[in-house]
Amino acid sequence: MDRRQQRTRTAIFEAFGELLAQKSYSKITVQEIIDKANVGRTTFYAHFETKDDLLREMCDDMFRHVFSEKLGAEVTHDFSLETGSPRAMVTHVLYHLLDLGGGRLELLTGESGELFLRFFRRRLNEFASRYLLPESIGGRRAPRDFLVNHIASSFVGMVQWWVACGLRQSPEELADYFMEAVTPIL
Amino acid sequence: MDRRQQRTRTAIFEAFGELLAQKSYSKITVQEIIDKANVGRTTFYAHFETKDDLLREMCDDMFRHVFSEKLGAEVTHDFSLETGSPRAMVTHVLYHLLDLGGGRLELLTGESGELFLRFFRRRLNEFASRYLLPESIGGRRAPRDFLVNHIASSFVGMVQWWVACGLRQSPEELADYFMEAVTPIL
DNA sequence: AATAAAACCGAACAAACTGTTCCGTAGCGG
DNA sequence: CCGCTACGGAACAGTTTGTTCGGTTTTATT
Repeated sequence: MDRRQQRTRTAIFEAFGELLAQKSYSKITVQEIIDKANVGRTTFYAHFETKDDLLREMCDDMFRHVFSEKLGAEVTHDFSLETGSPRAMVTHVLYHLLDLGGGRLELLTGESGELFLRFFRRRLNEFASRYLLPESIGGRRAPRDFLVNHIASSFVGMVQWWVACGLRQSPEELADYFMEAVTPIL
Repeated sequence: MDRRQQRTRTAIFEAFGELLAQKSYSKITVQEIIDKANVGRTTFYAHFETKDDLLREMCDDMFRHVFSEKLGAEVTHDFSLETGSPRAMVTHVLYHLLDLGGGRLELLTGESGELFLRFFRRRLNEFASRYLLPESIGGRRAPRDFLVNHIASSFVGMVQWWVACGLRQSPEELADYFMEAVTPIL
């Protein structure tokens, strides 16, 4: 990939992120983005079809990272996706959320949070189904996909609460809360 | 209130609702609304400051109804807010959601669902704190507002799932699922 | 070092949408 | 019946969007 493309792409992402921290998505104009990114109008539309497209790609980047196995440079915690207990999985994802940094996480509770949550939710459903909820749920009235959905909703709610509180709890502590609230159905 | 005002107000609400069922909120223009409502441009802005304002008022209407004690004409179920058990409370609210009718409920899972959920969530937190979660939560690690938040998130998630499934379950049945998933922390 | 390909920029553009103003008309309530 | 108020329509300036054009700079390659 051309070095210039990378430069403008990250410049746009960065500018967009800063703007999202300030004001709601719907009130951000393409003009503001390209001004802050110091990029020509034509260039923007060469990279992204529309503002929605930019948002989508940004979310993809974010959440691909959050649900990946590897963490960023400085942060580490011993973990393997294969062998993890549910509690360890939750802790893992929370560390990845923290690792996002740069105010990205605050976007979830900001004025435009709903937009990101749609993407987050989609990933979480898959995650909950694969890693958290056991295959067989004997002796329950509620269907499995109800429970998957329940877990994913709770997870989203927890993260929102966490961010709103100012990330005061450690991932481990938060995972304990979560397990306490959700273990009975696992 | 002037009869004319009522007419235009409901006409606008109705048109707005139909449009919301078709396309996402952000892509709906004031022009479309007033065309469908058959109302002059000036008139629209006499009633609502902006499109966002219209949305807000509509949500207020919706959720004031959902959390009220009384139900609409035909639907009834014996209930009193004072004496209800948590399960009865949940059933009650679900009946009220059904009672919305006219595709209003589908808005929660549509493209613009996130917008409504913000309003819904606000009400639900209050509701969960007042009616569902006991005052004293002895012997727990998780703080009370974490649990309140957890319950509210689960409730929202449940409703979304419900609507997405096509409202196949009865309120009572759904309340059972919910209690099964959430009772352990009550 | 030369060259072809590309990404970039800036300006200008039509089109759409917003929110407001002005004035004449029609319907309401007392 | 009369005054008041909501309504309608048209026109308005101000934004924002997405596109087009020609010209310039950077990149990767030979």
